[in-house]
Amino acid sequence: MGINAVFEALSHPVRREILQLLRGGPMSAGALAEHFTLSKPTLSVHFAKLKEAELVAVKRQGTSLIYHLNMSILEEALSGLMSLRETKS
Amino acid sequence: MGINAVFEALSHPVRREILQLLRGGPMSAGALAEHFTLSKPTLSVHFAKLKEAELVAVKRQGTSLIYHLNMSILEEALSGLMSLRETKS
DNA sequence: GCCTTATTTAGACATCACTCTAATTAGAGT
DNA sequence: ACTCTAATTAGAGTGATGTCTAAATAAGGC
Repeated sequence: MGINAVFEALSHPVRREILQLLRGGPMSAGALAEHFTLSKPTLSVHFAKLKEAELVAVKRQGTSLIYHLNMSILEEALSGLMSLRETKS
Repeated sequence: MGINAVFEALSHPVRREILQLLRGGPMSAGALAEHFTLSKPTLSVHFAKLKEAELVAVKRQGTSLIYHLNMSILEEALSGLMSLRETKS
């Protein structure tokens, strides 16, 4: 949990692309899956990791699950990275 | 190579802590290793991944290898993350 | 050249990550 | 209740990652 899961989630290119796609707005699991050649179960695992890291949140709409970005965690990762920058001496 | 290796390298807590330690300035492999309970060979593998991602660079000084941060790649990762932020609509 | 110090490379092993197909759950409509 | 669509969970295979101990490489000093 925490920042660890966030960096872990960001380490896979497919998951970063999922986030990229969600930048434009919320999307269903199926709509997201269409952008990849991977099987839906495989994508589902990637969704789960992004969700575990709280980089995305999900809401059910009828039979569809709609994923959307969780900005605050992205900002957190961002500031985590920024804190790695050298201390200007 | 590229941004992929960078996020991959950042995904392990030990490697992020190595970067954290290097914020204060260059350090030898041995000096870095003292901050961890892991064996030196294990740390050496972590150094190699950071080096492969070009997050750090290394310079020999006598028998010691001195590691230091490579700012430009960190900035690159930072901007990569920033690009994942939602498009302000 | 040999010894010491510093660090990496090699080899082995265990665990974890990614992917697939098949089966299951969940909701909506008839 | 049955069926259709949407998505996840289960199980299995393969390959990558992280860790160790032991051996090898590199530089410096005697």
